[in-house]
Amino acid sequence: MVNRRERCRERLQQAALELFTRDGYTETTAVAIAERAGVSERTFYRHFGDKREVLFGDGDRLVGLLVDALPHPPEPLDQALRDALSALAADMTPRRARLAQRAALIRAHRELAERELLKGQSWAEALARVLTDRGVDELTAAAQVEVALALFRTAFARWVTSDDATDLDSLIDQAYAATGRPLKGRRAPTSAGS
Amino acid sequence: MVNRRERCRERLQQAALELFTRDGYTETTAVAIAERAGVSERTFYRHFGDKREVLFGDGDRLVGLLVDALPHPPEPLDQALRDALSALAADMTPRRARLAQRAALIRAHRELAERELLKGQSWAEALARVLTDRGVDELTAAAQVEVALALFRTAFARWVTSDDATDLDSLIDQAYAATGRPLKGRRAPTSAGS
DNA sequence: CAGGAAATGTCAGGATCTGCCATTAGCTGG
DNA sequence: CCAGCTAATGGCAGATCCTGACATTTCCTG
Repeated sequence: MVNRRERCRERLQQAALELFTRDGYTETTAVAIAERAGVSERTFYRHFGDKREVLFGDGDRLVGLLVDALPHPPEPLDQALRDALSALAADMTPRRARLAQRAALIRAHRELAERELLKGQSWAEALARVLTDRGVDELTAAAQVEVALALFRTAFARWVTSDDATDLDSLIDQAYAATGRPLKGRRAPTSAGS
Repeated sequence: MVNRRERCRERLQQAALELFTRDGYTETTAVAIAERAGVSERTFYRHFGDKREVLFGDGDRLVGLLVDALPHPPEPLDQALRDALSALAADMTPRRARLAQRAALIRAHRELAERELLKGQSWAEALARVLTDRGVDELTAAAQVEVALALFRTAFARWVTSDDATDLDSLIDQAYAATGRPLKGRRAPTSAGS
């Protein structure tokens, strides 16, 4: 048993996603989520600052994954970011069903869309900070990160809404191609090698 | 008397800004705002969907202003957007003090920052829609609008935080210049003509 | 001035979120 | 195996947010 706290967190996240999908976000109360996870409402709010946050709990992990996937040194910068996106795509791929559920909820609820935007901004800031720490010019880092994340969001949106499960990394390629600056992803050698 | 409803709205906005600034956003209750405006809490929520919205009530007007300021036809597109930003700047200039207060509040409160991001997105969508309606390619419109608004935000942030009241339109010029694609604003002939 | 529509007031109530203290689970040293 | 410590949770009260339903007032119009 790794961690009681962590297991509780995950049970709450799972319960929330199920109830949100089944009954709708607004209709699902924090009490109901806690009940399904077998804990008290108070515990729910100890794990998640508010009701929305239960859908965004993975954010920190994914930012860390992006940062870890940045090559040293980050040059050329655009390719470095593209590689990090590949790592992110690889992590997300086996969780497509759940991510699609989550994305549908976010699209349907303004308060969730707000939170998503805020998270996106914090991702961009975190990434840009890491790059500047590694010697990249501040403005360059901010601009390149913005572009990379914008393209990822485009690809991600298509990925979770399309019927056929097209490879996410390929969709990112397509998004880059649409900008006139094609950059192919370089999958990390750890995962699928073909 | 133009409109009872409108006067009530403005009184609520004014009261909210004062109380938020004096006591803090979190500490100010909807009841307190309504009381200071001389209406009931219920009326507050009839005018503004939630407590945050009282700070964003002008948004629709400003989008309309942007749209109206777009030249016909919008060519060259980048200059058209730049001109619209000038019109926006002209509208904001006499209200700098209030806008600075508001900006400080938004910076300090995450829930307000969230709403600001959402509004920014809706602005971009609205502008892009107008442009595509006028024949601009969809992707081009979206990209150019994003860039223009991003530069405006940069300039606006500097405007409301700087001690000296540098001209907003000039700050927009500087932001454009920093991108390597300088575009000067063209003030509408209605206002200051120098 | 009567009538109607729009705006507001009043009230009840559910939901969100927080503070406070009691209780329990899980680990650690003896 | 147990005493004791800490982290996590439970339980509860309460403030605030927000909504629905219905009554009342204000304003415009004929």
